Amino acid sequence: MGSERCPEGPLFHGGANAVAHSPSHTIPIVYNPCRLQSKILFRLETVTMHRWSQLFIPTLREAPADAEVASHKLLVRAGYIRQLGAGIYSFLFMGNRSTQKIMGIVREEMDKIGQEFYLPTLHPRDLWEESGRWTVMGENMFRLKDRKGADLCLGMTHEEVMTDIARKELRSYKQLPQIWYQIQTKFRDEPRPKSGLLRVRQFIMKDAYSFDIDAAGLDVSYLKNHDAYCRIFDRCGLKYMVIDAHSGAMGGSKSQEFMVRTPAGEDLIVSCEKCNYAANMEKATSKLDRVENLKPEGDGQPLEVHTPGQKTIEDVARFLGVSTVHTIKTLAMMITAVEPERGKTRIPAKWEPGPVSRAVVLLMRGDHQMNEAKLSTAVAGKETRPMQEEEIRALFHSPAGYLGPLGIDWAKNMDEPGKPILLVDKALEGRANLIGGANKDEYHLKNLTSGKDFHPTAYVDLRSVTAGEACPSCGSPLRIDTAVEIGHIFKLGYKYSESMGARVLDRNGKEVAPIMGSYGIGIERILTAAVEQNNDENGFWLAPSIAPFDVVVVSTNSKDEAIRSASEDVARQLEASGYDVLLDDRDERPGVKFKDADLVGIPFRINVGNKVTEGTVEVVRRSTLQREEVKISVITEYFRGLRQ
RNA sequence: CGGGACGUAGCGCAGCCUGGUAGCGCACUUGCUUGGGGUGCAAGGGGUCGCGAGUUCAAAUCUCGCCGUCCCGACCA
Repeated sequence: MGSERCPEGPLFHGGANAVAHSPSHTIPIVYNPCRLQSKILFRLETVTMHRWSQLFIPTLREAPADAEVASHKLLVRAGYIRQLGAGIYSFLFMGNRSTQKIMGIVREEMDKIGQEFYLPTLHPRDLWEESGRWTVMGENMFRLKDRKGADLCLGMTHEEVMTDIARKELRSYKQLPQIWYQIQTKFRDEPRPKSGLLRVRQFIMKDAYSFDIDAAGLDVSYLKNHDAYCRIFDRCGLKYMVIDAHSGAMGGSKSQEFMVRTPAGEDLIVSCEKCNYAANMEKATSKLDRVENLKPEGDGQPLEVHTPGQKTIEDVARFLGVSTVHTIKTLAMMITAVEPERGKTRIPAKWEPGPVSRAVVLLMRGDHQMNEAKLSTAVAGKETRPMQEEEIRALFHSPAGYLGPLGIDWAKNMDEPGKPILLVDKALEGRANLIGGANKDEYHLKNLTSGKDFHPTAYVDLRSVTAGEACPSCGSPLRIDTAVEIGHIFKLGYKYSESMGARVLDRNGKEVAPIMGSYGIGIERILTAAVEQNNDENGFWLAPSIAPFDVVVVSTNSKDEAIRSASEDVARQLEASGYDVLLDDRDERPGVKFKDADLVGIPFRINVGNKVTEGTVEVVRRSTLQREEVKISVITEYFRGLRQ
């Protein structure tokens, strides 16, 4: 994992097969041939070739003002998409061709490991009540009522529907394993749609679900999906990474994300410069440099020092003339009793003693940042919030800025009820003579040693790594990048089969719940990520496998008969050889055509110009702008050569 | 949901402060011109100025309300 796949894989994957999908090829023939009569011939003559002059490819010189990220600007400028509302986009001819090709690749690879279904997007409420997610999904779920007043929702994901099929149909271990998938629209009412196609409210997802008799079976299904994903993204020409992901509140099962590095990304990923290590920020760890402890002062017992006005840990360290690595940062949090499964319940703003809330105090090294996802894991997915000053005073008899671990009766373990929990970050394990709060206004303590002066409920990893720290597996520097998630594979375990009552008989005749996995790919995100990865100020370029066309043939002068007919000839030859060809036959100046050709994502361009008198055209590779003169007579052989 | 900004022709923008005939560039139509990196000239078409109230003789412009979109944050199975 972690290593980026080379995008220069085989060219022209799927390009040829996609010809058959082209709508304009087939419509005039399929529809009512007897009524079209001689017009069919005319249509066939003019439409079988994709002529720019007759297509709708509305390119723009300028991007819409509200587009921020490169892919958004360029996909709109290239005439792929138009916005309908916040996070809602229409795909026009070019955009649709590209996503259809992506779906073709996904389908081919998924068919090798599973079976395609097509599930409804309109779901009855009851189904989601069973899994508990009618409430959990909160406002992210689009909800509606039918004419009888019954509640329905638009599917955000399809675990429930798939599990419903499984529980009704699967009876025996002999029917397992199963991998079922579909390519279908998902609806999610995002709080803030943004960045063009990167965060939208309606999108196409390939989602797959596996059912196995046991964990070993799940391992196999999971790996099959993992490998299929690699093939899919390789074929789409993406440079991507597979990273370990935070498995969230659902349990400790394995989960990996397929990520594409881009400044437009919303996720932070940590990866090693040298080895394969890669993880997302919520999961990443690092090796820390060894720190020499301070010498104990006095008799080595905790020692009060007056630190007037020094509230932040940086202030205190500076005031005492030590590095922040010798200090303890104390964070007081409140666990609310609300399970994340219960969803968006408002967390009480005020201190409510009793079983509703529970205090958790975190100790971090002074220069470290707390990672909320790691905290969430540490407290078993329960929601937390910072404690209020009054709460700290009421519970610990300490002013907020001077809280420290001494003199408080901490819980011995996570399950001990009532008492506050003390979680100490692993970076402080074994450290001695640290400086921390004294629970007293304007005083700190020296000589604090964890395990001696105070006893943590647990040592846990709570720290966010920072760039440049040492890789946990090889010690080389780590880097941090933003990235877009294009796929996610997940060992679900028994969550849905248990809650929804899917059961099969195992080979001993015993009733058991099948173990599940779920696997998602964002179709439009593949296109978006590809554009993010391959663009310049003039436009973008896609791999031939996912580009709307393999090649655009530019007739540089449509008034010149030799050039015009030569461009027709070149286009026809290539099309006959199975390439998707766009012939730019518009009566435009060459400059206009070149600009458009560079903009719209087609990987190759053929300029048909004055050299046709010598039987030669110019082939331009969009990614590098490399040019090569090629004899018309060998043009198909030339392109065939590029497949290698 | 908190903070900020914007809404005038398909796209990009000016006009608003200081109320009085709705403008510019690109795109579009027609004609000529040009023909290897968004050619030049000329003549045209296109706008309920986001919606609704209010103030005024008069509102794109001032006031209030609503709607929409974008950005930052919260959130993100």
